[in-house]
Amino acid sequence: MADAYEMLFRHITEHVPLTDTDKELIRSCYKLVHYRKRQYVQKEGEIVRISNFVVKGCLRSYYRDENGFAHVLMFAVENWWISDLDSYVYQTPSQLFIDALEDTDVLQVCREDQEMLYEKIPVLERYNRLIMARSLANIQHRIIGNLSKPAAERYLFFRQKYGFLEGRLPQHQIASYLGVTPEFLSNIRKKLFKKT
Amino acid sequence: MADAYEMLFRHITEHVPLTDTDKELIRSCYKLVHYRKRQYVQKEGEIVRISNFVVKGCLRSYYRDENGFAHVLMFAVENWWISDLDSYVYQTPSQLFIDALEDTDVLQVCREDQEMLYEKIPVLERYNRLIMARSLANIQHRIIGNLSKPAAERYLFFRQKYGFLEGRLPQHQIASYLGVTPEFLSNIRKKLFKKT
DNA sequence: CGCGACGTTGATTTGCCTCAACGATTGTGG
DNA sequence: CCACAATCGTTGAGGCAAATCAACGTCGCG
Repeated sequence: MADAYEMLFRHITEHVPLTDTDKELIRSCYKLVHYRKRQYVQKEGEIVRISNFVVKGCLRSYYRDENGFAHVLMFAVENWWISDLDSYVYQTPSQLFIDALEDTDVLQVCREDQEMLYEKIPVLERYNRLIMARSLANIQHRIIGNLSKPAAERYLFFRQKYGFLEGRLPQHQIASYLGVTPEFLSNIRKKLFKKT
Repeated sequence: MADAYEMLFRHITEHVPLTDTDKELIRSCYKLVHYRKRQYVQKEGEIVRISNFVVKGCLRSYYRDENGFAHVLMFAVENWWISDLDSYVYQTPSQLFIDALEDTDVLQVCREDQEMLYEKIPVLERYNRLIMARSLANIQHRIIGNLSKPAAERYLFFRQKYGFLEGRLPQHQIASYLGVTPEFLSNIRKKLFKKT
């Protein structure tokens, strides 16, 4: 299996070029960390200083409401970045939890090192700009769906876009991501697959 | 009143420094365009090549569903950027309309010029990265609200964050942004302000 | 084995929508 | 300057999508 750092380099170089010395510098700033299933990567209230790049496994970020119910903001599997950007950017206490849905390996970099990397390796600015533009485009779709589509359509859209995650994720996590109860998603599925 | 380009420069230099020659180059790429109230900036189906920086007035982007109903993705007043990132990034036909809610002045730059500017003025990469990080942080909040809060709370949150837009925007536009019908928002307001 | 996590099903409730009607305000042309 | 049409906000009656609550079956795992 590929080395963790090689996965990161491959992902970056799909967008911008890196020299060998760039890679060495990056390697020295990113730490490989392992999380067991159900383990927390970060909790509500903390001020986020870390970005996570998933090498293997699956993380999720979620908001816990006043009644204790979880609402999934995003999942992150191999080659995805995940953190609480709101807390990371504004350095305010996080409202989100991040935890592991599977045993997971991540590469972590802290804010200060990341800033230093931007200075030393300017193409990383572009890499990050491109990644974020893509994220914004995707999240824009999600907002539109939440505003204008019933749950059944949102579910079909999710399958079409992230179908490879079905079977890997528990169904009630998908329900939470879609903004419905597990019972209702079950109901939707029954109706959808009745006539096939 | 401030010159349009000066507004743009001021916004950029709040994040990164610009030299005078940088400014000249930028000035040569951005065109000042005026839109009358109700005029379209962009329509569904087009492949977006343009970014808009609002100098004066107010634009909105929205999705029109299969029944013809509009769902507001965002508003943009002075010093905001607006475009359809999904179409802009992936160069696919846009699903969004953008139009003017007031008589509006915008500075426009096309993709090719913007790419050229990134090459010639690398700090713009950082500027854009920072702008997008902020957008992502904000939109993340909106998703959380849509998933976990009833409409009344979302409305209060909107007022707290964008209160300065109330009175400037028609109420039914805010309803659309929040994902409820105008009638229901009216209802919410009645209940909220009954006891004050 | 036994317990907790997961999915399903059904009965009831509720947040929000639909549709229709009605003032108030704005603006536009005669 | 008035008449008329849009546009906008409000109110109310009835309806639907999705939530809540509760019970039950299955599976994987310590």
